[in-house]
Amino acid sequence: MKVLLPDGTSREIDSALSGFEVVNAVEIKNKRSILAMECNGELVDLSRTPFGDEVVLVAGDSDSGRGILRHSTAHVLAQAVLELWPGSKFAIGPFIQDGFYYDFALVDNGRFNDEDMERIEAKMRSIIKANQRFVREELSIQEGLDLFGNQPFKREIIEGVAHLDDSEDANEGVSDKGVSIYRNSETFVDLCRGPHVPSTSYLGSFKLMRVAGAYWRGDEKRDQLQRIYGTAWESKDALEAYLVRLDEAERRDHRKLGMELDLFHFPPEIGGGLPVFHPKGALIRHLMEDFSKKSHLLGGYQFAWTPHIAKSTLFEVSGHLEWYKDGMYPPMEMEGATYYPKPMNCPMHILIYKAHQRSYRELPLRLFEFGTVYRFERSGVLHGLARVRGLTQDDSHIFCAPSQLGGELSRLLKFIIELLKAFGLEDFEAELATRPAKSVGEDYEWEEATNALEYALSQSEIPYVRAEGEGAFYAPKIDIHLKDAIGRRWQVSTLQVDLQLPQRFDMEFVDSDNTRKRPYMIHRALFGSVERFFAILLEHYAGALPTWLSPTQITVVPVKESNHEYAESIARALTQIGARVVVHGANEPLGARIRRSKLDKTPYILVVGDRDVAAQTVGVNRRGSDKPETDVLFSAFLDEISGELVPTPLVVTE
RNA sequence: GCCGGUGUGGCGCAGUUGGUAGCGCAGGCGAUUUGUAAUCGUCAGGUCGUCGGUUCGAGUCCGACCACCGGCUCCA
Repeated sequence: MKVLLPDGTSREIDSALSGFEVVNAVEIKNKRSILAMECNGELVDLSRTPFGDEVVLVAGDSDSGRGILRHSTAHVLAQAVLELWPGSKFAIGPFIQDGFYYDFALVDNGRFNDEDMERIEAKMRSIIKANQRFVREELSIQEGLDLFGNQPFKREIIEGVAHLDDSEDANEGVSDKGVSIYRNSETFVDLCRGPHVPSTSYLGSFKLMRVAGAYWRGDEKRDQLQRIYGTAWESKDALEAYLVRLDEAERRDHRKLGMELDLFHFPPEIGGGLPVFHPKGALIRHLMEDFSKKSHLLGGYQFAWTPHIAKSTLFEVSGHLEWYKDGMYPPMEMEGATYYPKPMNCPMHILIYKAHQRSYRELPLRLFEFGTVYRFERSGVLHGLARVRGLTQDDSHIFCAPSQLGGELSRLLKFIIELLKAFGLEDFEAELATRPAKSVGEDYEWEEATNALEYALSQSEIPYVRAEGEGAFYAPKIDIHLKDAIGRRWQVSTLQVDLQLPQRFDMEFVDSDNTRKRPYMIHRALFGSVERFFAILLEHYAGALPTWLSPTQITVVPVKESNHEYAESIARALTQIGARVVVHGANEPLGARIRRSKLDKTPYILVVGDRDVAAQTVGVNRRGSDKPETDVLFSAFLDEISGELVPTPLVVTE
């Protein structure tokens, strides 16, 4: 039998009655690092007899190893809670990215609070110290139902056996053959597919993170359970590294940076989810929008401009009132008509299309607008600039002849990626979201639109996955996700092929054969929303935006008063080549002035003193470097930075 | 919207068992004129998220609401 070790090497052994025997039969430095094994692609407990041709030993520092120890830690969490809160019901406790959770219902609708976390953690540690074995048993469905007689959630999972397509149930240890359970002690048993670590002493590098409400089965009409989140790792060091990673993410939090860098805030006087941009933040927005506008002109778009409110009839025709009334701001009555703040720009762009008769010669017609829309987001979902109630979309609607759809989509995908790259982002992934259960239109229309999107994706270099049923009610869509500097995924761009609105608005164009035809319509936003994209950029760059997006690009710092004149002349020369420059006069010690600029994340700080005045040089402090470069010829510095003050114009290929 | 948490001068925080608020940074003023991440002094600034209640007395206790944070659900 072949045994594959975590270090990638393999050994041959005769036979083994259990995974433990396999581990003992091969040389491994730390035998307790092996948590489980993989036989025929299936993860199983070490206590079981290995099967198949090859046994892969799974260590705690692998992805599947961490999954196992997180899952086992979740079991210990459940055991602790059931001991501390007798009579409570437990639901599911899977491992997730970086950790695990477990859902509970306490007696009399009880709640956990933060102090409870400490008690639970202490109890968990005593369970771990007790070195309880995870003992697997297999039962029939009926035996399972009997065993969990007073655990309604477990019973529901077991009864869910009827529809086995539910993967959640499979995870929890139910199959059509029966159920598997794990006993850690006389008193605690959980329904579970496994595998688990051999015993609780294999665990320990964990931390309970927070408590939250979570709906049973993710359904807000059902019970809300008490969910406890935790994280668990193979070692104290790995746990520590994870906590450091969380700190790093917190350091990059755009809400924090927005305050520190004086970019924006959310005045309670205005209302939740409604940001104001301060001068520096507004300048960054302007730079983003300006670059986007110029790129769109190069890309063959035409600008549009539309109002913020419209009569209810417009949104009746578009279907928004029927589909999204709850998500729209409430109406205003005026002169006998009912007006709504617009939740989307598309109906208004359609009206521009319909302003006169359109010829095939005008297509594709690409209308672009930074359109501010208002959406009534539920209070609990607001999240800094990433989720607001008033947002500005870099919105465009492309109207084309059916025959142009494919070409237009390919062109668009290229345009999106080029634009996002210009902001220093890379590493993209796409999701193709198909028809949801609740939607409008004919199957063949959806099929045609979805196929067009998929074809464009297949022609592009962007990797993609299908997200079945995740489309909008009127259209399938492609969502572009990107990975930021610390590996987090963000959804940004979206593009949708809509065959419904052109019908609803009875749009048409006159084709070359003098017949009237219905145009196709593509909705697309590349930033998604300016606010959200702003947040993503801030977090990606940890506030240190590229020079072209930095509010202040260069600070000139004269060493003393007598160098002031030279500093001003330097600043004038820089301003002339388009730089945003600030001179920080000698009213404070040099170190203090440099520190201020560094905290502001200014890309360049130029220190000028007597030596520089004499030799026409500057001392250059680059952001990110702690060593200044002294006696740099100013003319050389000018040459160097002239290229990065403004973004490189987009190259648009047809 | 639901669950848990938080809410003290612009920002970050301290305020013991209820006895009418402190610190640092930022800001104003004055001095200092500085060669690479915090010069010194001084002044000003808060009805302690809002409203109501308990109390002789509330930042401290109770209730409602608002905002924010972490989740759940949602995200055209």
